[in-house]
Amino acid sequence: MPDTHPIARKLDGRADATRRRILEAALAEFAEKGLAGARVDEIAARADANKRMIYAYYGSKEDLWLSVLEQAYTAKRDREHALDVQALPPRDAMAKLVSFNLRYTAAHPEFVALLNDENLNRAAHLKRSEEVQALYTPLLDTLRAVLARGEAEGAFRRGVDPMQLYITLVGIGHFYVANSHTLSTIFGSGLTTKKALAAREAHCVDVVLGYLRP
Amino acid sequence: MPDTHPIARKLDGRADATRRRILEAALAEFAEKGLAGARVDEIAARADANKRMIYAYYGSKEDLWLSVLEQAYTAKRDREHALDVQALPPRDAMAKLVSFNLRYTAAHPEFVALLNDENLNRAAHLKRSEEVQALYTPLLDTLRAVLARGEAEGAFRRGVDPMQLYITLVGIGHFYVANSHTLSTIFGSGLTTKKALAAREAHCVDVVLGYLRP
Amino acid sequence: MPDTHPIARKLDGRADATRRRILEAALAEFAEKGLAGARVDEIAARADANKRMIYAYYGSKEDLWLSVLEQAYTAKRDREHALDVQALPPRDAMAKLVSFNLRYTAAHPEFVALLNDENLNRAAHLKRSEEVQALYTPLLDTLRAVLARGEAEGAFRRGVDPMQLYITLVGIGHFYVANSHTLSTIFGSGLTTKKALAAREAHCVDVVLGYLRP
Amino acid sequence: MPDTHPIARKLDGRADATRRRILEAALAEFAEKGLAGARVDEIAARADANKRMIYAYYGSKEDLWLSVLEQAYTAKRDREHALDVQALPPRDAMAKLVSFNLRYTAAHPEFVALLNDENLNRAAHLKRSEEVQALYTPLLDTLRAVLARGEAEGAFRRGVDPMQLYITLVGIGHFYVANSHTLSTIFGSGLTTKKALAAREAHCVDVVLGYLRP
DNA sequence: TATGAATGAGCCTTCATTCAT
DNA sequence: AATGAATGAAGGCTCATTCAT
Repeated sequence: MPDTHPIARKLDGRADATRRRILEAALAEFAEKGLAGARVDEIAARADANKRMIYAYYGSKEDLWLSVLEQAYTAKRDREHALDVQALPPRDAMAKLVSFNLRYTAAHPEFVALLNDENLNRAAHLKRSEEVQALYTPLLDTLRAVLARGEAEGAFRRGVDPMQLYITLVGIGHFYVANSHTLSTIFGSGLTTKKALAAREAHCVDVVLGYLRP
Repeated sequence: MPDTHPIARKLDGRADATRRRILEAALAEFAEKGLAGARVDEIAARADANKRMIYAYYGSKEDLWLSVLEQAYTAKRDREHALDVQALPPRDAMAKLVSFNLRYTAAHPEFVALLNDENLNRAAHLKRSEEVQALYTPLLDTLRAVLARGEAEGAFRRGVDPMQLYITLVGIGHFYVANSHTLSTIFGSGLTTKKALAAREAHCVDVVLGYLRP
Repeated sequence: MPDTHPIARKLDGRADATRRRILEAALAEFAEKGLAGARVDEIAARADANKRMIYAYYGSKEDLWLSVLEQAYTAKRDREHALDVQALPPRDAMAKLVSFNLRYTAAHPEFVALLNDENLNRAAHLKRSEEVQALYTPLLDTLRAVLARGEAEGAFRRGVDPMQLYITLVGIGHFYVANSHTLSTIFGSGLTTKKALAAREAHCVDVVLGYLRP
Repeated sequence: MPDTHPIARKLDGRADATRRRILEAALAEFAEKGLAGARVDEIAARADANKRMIYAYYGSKEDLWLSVLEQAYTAKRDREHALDVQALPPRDAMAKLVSFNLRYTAAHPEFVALLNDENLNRAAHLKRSEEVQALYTPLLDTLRAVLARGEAEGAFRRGVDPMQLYITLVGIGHFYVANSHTLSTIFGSGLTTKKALAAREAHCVDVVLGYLRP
């Protein structure tokens, strides 16, 4: 939809491309080293951009961190929303939510890393975000609806708190992925192979559906 | 000069006290700021010790980190072992394990912080530890025995993998505590009040026992 | 293409306006922050001009500084010349010069700031200016003539060096204004109120005329 | 007076020496380039000290600036106080104050430079100093006493404001020295030769004593 | 003429680590 | 065993200046 002036488009395009490259580079660097360990120089190098541009576009390292965080949250929620679990029978819906969360977490270790570091900092940055805070209300509504349908059908037990359940279904996957390195050290095996992940997925679905039985 | 000589002992005593103060100070500092964010100066100040002593006793900041980590793991495993769940009926044993893990995690956010940061670094330090790696074999044995007893009694379903279950029962508590700041931001409520923790504990026990039903 | 061509003139007109806005903005910025402290970005913003224009018109930050300096000197000398003290009786002429200098200095703190900073740099830029160096010869001639008239009338003492006197009459006002902030800190009072300035003016006239008495 | 332990003395001595070298180096660098133009690296190099020490001892570049400023003020006031003008006849006392101020200013261009830059910053740092603010009360008292003696003897005119006079007697010297570079550029001659300074000194004494005549 | 994007050098500050006593 | 002083290598951030359109 080229309704803007061609030159303006080209200029805008270049700036936007730089912004995007910086954001992607920052995501990678932050995920690898954390907020404190990440280096602005390194982000600039990865983005193939001048360091100065980071400050021009994002203000500071911490503001960049928040932008990365917001983008990561939004990306996950978009995907979760696209599952459209409302269209599925309750048990299938629940299984899909569990599976999705484990797979997404496994496929996005950078999201896990960001969350961990942000929690280390007591969510100091996320608290300033207006964007993220509004992201989860619809999700809880969805989960509540699925639980209600399941109860009505007799497929689920009664009295399940949707927030507790959501934290559980995310947590059982997240913890496995987030701590896979220490867990591998302790339990002495590759927990992140495709096979191991499939096994974990099956277990997680089992746990949640097993628990939800009436 | 036998090292049990009274004078040597006295000296050792003073040295040990310094070592211990440093370790405690390091635990606090690392838990608050992470490995990259922690400051050696600050650790020395908290320990009321000279910075040089840290290097004399622990070699480097990273080695100190590993010592702290080992001590944290050992402390938790000691407490977990002292539960003596073997003496309890299977369902009680399992409930106790779940409860303990949640409560311990909630009471020791520094342990959570250490784990998160160590995983961010791909367990680079823990891998060098011989101490910790041997710590968990007996735990898995215990869990396996409880599961077996439960199966034999008809109290538990069959075919449960003890490692998966252990990761799950730790994870549902750990994730809640570790991410309480971001979760509070998102779900907008105090998740770490006494009441909230009791509710979470009940939910976690419910999930595990519900899942284990035959 | 003669440069008086109407179209060229129009273009020049726009360009001149930009040049002028830049010069004014630079004067303000330089006066507030000094040469080293001033920011080219800020000058461009104040001038509502593109930064590139500064370089197109003035070459560099330092060249811009010199242009500002020259303009400030010229402005003051123009006003001083317009006093036309030659037309006054000697004592009135002298009083007027003293008053003018104090008032002008007080009304133009930016001139003071420029001078101070330029002196900090050992007049490195002003030395390159051909414009300014020719500015003061007529002034000294004027002062010399006033002194001669005063001597002849018996109103002034003999043997007064016009340059020394000029430096004195400028200095007693300039120092007061230039150092008003530190002086206020030390002497603990507002030295820049209208009333305080009037008192200083009276004192300065008193000093010069008192000194010049035969 | 070796009443402290020799080792302690040596240690203290080393640290103090470093502190002092930093202060001296900072004075030189600040005087040459101003606060904004001065480079911390350069100060460290001049002091033959590690840059880190500057921050250990003085906190920040701006705090160092204040320390330098305070030391410069104190040094001048100490010298001025040592003149003991109270012991001289009024006209001699006044002449001595004028001479001292001109000579001191000429011999300490760094003091002039500091003052100018501090005024450019609206005395932002000096305002925080408790030390300097108390320095000038005794001076004004002294000047007031000299004026009173002079009036009583019939040597001085009546009604002279001591603060105005002090600012004048300092200003006529200070302005000459502070602006010697631009003045030299304009008036085209070496104003800082020994001979020129002597001539200026005579002029300044003439002006003040001439003004003070009854 | 004018502009938005980009650059590279450099600045203030901090930190883990070592030296000298 | 313990300490205060010192160090060198970055790290986050800024700035005057230039490029491309």
